[in-house]
Amino acid sequence: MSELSSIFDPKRRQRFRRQLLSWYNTHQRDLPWRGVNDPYAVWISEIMLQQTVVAAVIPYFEKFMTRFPDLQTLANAEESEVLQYWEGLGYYSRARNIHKSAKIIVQEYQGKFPTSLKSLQKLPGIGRYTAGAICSFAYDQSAPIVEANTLRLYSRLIGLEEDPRSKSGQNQLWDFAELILPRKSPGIFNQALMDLGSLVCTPQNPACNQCPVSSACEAFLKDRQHKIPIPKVRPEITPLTDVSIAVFEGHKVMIRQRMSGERWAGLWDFPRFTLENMNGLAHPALKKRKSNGQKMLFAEHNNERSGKDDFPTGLSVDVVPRLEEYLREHAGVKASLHQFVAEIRHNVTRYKIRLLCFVAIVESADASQVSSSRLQSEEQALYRWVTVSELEAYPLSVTGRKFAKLLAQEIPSFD
DNA sequence: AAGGCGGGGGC
DNA sequence: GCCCCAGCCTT
Repeated sequence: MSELSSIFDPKRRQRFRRQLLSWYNTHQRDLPWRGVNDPYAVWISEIMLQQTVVAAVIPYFEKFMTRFPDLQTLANAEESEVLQYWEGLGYYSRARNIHKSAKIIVQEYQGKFPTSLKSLQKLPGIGRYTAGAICSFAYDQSAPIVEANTLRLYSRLIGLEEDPRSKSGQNQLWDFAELILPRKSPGIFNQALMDLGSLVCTPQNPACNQCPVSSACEAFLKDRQHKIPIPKVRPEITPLTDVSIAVFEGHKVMIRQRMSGERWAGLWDFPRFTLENMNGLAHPALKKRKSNGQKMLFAEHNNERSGKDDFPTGLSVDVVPRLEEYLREHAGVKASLHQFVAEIRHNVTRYKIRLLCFVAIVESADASQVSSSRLQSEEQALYRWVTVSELEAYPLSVTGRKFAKLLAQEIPSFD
């Protein structure tokens, strides 16, 4: 690293700060949580922004702050309603954690928002970055930050060739974040760093020609900006086929609340399972997908094809008894598969999922009263029977919501 | 150190 | 399609 012009040199550091703030004066983003020093509002925005792009957060932030304008309102709300306002944003533990934290602050901090890095990090969902963001943005404390934008920016500034996510890389980045931070207005300075990272020092094709601090950038000086930071290793994607079944008894449909430890914990869903997890079922059941993706009634299908052919999805009809058995064992309900509704494709973490949605009908009026002794593990879950229109008041995953909308719009006879 | 956790923006 | 996103928590 060149000595005299190094970003670590105190004089060069001063110049860097001036250049950055000058750029920020004319280029800063206009965001709903900018210029806000209410720690509550800063907190909510920061939690929503975790692993989530700004454009996706804005409408959620506006609606959330209208419904839960302050700590008390949030603490007094039901978790389920908080989750409703989070529906579609993903990473739902964030919503459960802010609700938990709001209650903790009210009960253990007398409703006064914590003001130190240390106390903030004790709250669930607040780590080193978020604590630093709240302290610097809301309280103008001189707390360093490292997140996606600044990780990339700092890595390039110091020419970090090793993995910035490793322990060693993290140490260097946090040290640099602290070193670069000025005494004066650290909050604005941190936001300026993030905007530079977001608008100029982008992941692909960084705009080094428009960068106010390129002369201080080790990566730029070595023409390494396209190689730094080294990209995350992408996990292998596993294809899966899930089945989701809306079980109707009259005009009511069965839903269950997903349990902690499960994906979408706290949200509600129709009984849903992964074919690959059902003993030896997936392989023979899944055949090559047919070209005709039209949905059709199972009954009609059965009649036309003598009950021996696949669903339009490539799912063998042979699987139907197993699905019904599964429903009986895991959801405690005796129902018969009635109709194929739709195939929904979606990706979640490292899975690429085809979700096959069916309607089933409870066989007799008292058939849903299956003794709980028959139920296996998952059946400690909370189940409810609701009308399709009542589903609007329950937080669902995005796929659950899509299925619910199909039930409401395309099968009005079930409501 | 590694894996889980969601959904979509933007190209 | 693909890469990535104002991270945190558990194992």
